[in-house]
Amino acid sequence: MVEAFKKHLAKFGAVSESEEALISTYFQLGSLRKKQTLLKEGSVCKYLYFVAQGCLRMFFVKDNGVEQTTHFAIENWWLADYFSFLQQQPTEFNIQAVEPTHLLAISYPNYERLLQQVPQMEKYFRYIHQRESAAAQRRIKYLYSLSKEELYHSFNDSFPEFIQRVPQYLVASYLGITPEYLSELRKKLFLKPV
Amino acid sequence: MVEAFKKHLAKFGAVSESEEALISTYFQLGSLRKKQTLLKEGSVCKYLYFVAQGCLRMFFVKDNGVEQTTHFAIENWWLADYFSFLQQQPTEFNIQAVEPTHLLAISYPNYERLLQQVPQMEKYFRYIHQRESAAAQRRIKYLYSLSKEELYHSFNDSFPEFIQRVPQYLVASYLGITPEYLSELRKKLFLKPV
DNA sequence: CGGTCTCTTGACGGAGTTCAAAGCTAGTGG
DNA sequence: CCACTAGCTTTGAACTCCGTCAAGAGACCG
Repeated sequence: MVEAFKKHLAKFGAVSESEEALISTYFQLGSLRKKQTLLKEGSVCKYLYFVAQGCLRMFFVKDNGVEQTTHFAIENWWLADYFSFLQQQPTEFNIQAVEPTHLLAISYPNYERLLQQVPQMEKYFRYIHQRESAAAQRRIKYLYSLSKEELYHSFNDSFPEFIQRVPQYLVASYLGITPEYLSELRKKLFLKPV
Repeated sequence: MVEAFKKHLAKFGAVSESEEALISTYFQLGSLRKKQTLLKEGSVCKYLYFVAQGCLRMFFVKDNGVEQTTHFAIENWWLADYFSFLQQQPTEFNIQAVEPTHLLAISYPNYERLLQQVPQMEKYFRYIHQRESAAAQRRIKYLYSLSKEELYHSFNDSFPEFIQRVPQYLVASYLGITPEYLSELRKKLFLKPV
């Protein structure tokens, strides 16, 4: 089992070595090159993904053809279209590697089995989903309260390293603005630095 | 323990009568009149609320003074500001009854104790939060992909009974539009019915 | 019935999009 | 290691969705 995941598990409660070995049998390892696709709209989201190293993004394609990024996942984050995963129904999302990425994947049947076999994992995933719900609430608050310009500044302030890591058009895609407008905002920021 | 919650619990896995009795000791019952406040911004969200009957809304106040509703909770839904609840830190949200409402409440210490005492509840809340995460993903997709007009139509189509149940200005508040613009959209819809 | 909420109407303005085109940058193959 | 090209970023002008403001018309409750 990948070191990063072991550590993450340990953070949320001790797991014995034998349990660790058992848990690891439920997962698969994977590697992706930059821009490689992990999930394609129309197919079923068969796995829950844990990013050990690298960066994924989830996006959908709008009516006008523009790719709208809804989630990024970097080290120690889980990613999946939960609706598609839980119902095992076709997804409207795509998942793609932003950088070369190493990940763990667990299939839906294995997810269910693992939760049954290792009760400790119920607690782990309760934590994970609880935290996701909390994050989603904040996210929704931001989306409602901030203008696009404020969203950009808040994103800049909250994730300065991340801005370096991904190209601008992906930042624009995540913020829900056009690359043209992002460019305008950057110019403004550059002209009048605080 | 309130009948509605019993049934909801049972849906996610059998619970014996003695467990049921034990579980019920962790909860408090409450009733609210219309417009009565349950959580006030600046205070800590001390409880997780389960709506047995009625309707709650969660909202925050924007810089311009407008109340922005982010969540409604009707029968069988849980509501809380998870960030405030989990960290026991001051919230930026308010929770208020839209209708006369009956609810169950569980405090943070009791929540933790309950999860420890009754492992079955780990599974229950894993389900709950998992479902919330899935719902949040769809919500975010809607917010990014639809214009305000499309948001209104989609809300109308998805929750026709709900539209009857709450006043228009709350619908506008939830959609993130002004009552004036909602009025314009309604007129348009009325003038050219499909 | 009188007053306070709620909903509607219309004029105007601004944040952010669209379209078109040019300038940059980085990866690729020769 | 350089040159070429495709993809990324910037500019600017025209346009649109939706918010703001102001005022009037209903509707509900004491």
